[in-house]
Amino acid sequence: MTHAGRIRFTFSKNEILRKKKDIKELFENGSSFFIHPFKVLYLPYPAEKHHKVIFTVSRRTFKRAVDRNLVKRRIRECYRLNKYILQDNRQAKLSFSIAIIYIGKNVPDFAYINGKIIVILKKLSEISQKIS
RNA sequence: GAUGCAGGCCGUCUUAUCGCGUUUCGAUUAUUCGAAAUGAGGAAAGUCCGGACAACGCAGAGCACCGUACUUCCUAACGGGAAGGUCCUGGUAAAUUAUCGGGAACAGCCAGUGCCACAGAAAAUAUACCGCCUGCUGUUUCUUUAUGAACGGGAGGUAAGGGUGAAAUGGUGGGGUAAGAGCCCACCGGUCGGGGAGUGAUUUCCGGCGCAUGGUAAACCUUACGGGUUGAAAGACCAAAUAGGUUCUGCUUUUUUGCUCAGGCAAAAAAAGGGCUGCUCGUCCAAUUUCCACUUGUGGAAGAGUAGAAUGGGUAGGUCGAUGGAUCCGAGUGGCGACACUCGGACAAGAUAAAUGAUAAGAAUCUCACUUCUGGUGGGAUACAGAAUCCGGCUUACAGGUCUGCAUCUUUU
Repeated sequence: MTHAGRIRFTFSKNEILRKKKDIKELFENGSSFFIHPFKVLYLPYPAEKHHKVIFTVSRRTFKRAVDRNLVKRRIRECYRLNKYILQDNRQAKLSFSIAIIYIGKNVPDFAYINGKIIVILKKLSEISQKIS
């Protein structure tokens, strides 16, 4: 790949969905689908620089903060490494608010999450194309 | 050397690639890029105590409520810690002492009230079931015909003995007695008074008192001491858009007709500006009121409507609070110690739907299996756990390593 078109695997603060109002809107009005062990909520809005993501792991399934953090960090890492799949479609003039909710019971390993996240992002990409 | 117990300390490391938070610097510019530095714990946990800090409240005293409870000390404070005392208890020596540990909700039940299951005669102003003893009396039998013996009845005296119970009215021994009893005596225990030691809990010595009056205060209660309430979602500040409030300025608040003595009433048209679609047209909504002056249709004031500007409160959001402190490290001095003081040095996370990570390779440690056994090969494991305003404690969790002390066993000298 050329230097200009080089994929950057960054993931900064601005790509996290962090405003309470936006999160509320996403959970009230967003569409959803399941890809085990994840539930995905998404809501399109006019294009901005980034998609906005939030990762959620239930406190009920993982009582200890260490486990919750570990799962969230692994999911975030997978998203960071694979988000180019979704960003290819940015000329569609749409961005998404996305919530990725882990509903499994055990702590999964990296490779397993990675595969699932790729599937999720491909599906979102398709949805994006359909809407535009 | 091994095992056990107690206490202290540590609690994986290295490299590569890709990332994240904060700070500084440099670009670019109005949000990005680059570089450098830095970035979880001994418990960050439980949120059980105590403080700092903040807001609110507050004349003083008492009651109520809550907490604490051997003593002295440490501390900002504590329900924490240190040292000491008393009682209970384990080991060792050994013989009721010494030493090394462990435990105690360790103030007060002759201030008052309550409660004490079952069993037992009796569980609290003591009591007589069995037993023991002494009179009286009935029967039987023997007999020396006085009386004695056995078996009953009833009266009295007995807390020695039995039995019950978690607990039975000081214990052991002796005297004493009809039988018994602190009735008397010795020792032990208790209690009261005094002297000595100690800051004190307490201890020790001497003397008096035979010393009826249980247990329970994680029962009410009494005594002493302490406690204002709410918590960082506290609290302080900045503040977009929209809709209100206030102030200033501009514009509009008009005309005609009819009825009426007048006050006024009715009708028609117009109307600043606004809505419906960005413009035009069209359509709809729209204050149109009151007072004063005179030259009697003009002027002025207030009110109403509307446009613009300024401004106050305040929402989303943001900043501070918020990381330099009862701080950490080292040395010295004082103290048995907890700890205090002095000097020198160091700044060491600051997130906010919440950074401190992921992947790969290797190393280290432990462990299991196999083996050709100074070792090698392969597999597995590397705990408990993630800052959230900050400190001091307590409690709980924890693979493995390491140090110190004590005990036991073994080996060598």
